[in-house]
Amino acid sequence: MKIGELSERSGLSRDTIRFYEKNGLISSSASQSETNNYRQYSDDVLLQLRFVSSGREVGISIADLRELMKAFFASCDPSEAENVIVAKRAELKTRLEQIENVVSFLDAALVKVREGLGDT
Amino acid sequence: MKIGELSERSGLSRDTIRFYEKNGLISSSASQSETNNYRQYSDDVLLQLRFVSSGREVGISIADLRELMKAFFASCDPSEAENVIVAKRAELKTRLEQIENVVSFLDAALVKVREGLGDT
DNA sequence: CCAAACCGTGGACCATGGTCTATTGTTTTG
DNA sequence: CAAAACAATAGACCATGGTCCACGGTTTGG
Repeated sequence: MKIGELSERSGLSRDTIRFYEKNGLISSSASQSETNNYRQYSDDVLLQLRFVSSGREVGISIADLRELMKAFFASCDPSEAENVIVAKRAELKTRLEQIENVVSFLDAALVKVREGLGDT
Repeated sequence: MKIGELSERSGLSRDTIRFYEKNGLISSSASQSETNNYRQYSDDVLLQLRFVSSGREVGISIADLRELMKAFFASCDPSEAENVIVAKRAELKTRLEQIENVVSFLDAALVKVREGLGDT
């Protein structure tokens, strides 16, 4: 598919897709036509973009996502790939704990706010 | 305490502390001396900074943190404060789910990578 | 056929969240 | 008392992660 369709199906703008490609998060095959140089994307790229989106949403940097994508796909060294993935997984686990802490803090704050509210 | 001590105790740089203050995340009392205009911070600010740091680490924006700090402290309208906190809490809960999804994805990826590794 | 819609590239532009650098004034301490 | 350490302000600077724009080529639908 061409970038327009990929954009539509992934929910990312054409610009963002090109930006991700330039940064090595995805890649396109060479154009099918001889007369243009339109990017051509396989269906797999759609799945990859979904992962990238999720990753971005939870705050994984472009640089780290590039490492991860490389680990998933083009890695010639599986044990290196494993390391990358394990490391990022651990990082996310830590992040989970941190968020839980903040949530607890907010819960405590809520209790106080409600107390201050009087007889509710 | 003065900014140097606060910096030391909070682990944030002086610049960052001034930046946070300028952005309304914390505030200092007027200087005690007549001859200087050094910021003077109460111990409470240290706690506030700890929360701000945690918040930043989990990706809460400066703008949102400002709202939260306002809700915790200077809010004259407790029900408004409650709304702010409840909303952010919900957002973090969503974030938790998203991260869990990404972790699951990484787990699945690990399985595949290890399969590819052969007889381990 | 030709206009609209699409694609490519390069570079400017933007917000966010700091960080660094002068420059100047204040305090502390040996 | 003088130097070192600390503080203030303003503004430049930086990385990240896009977003937008201008310009020119290609494709497609009526």
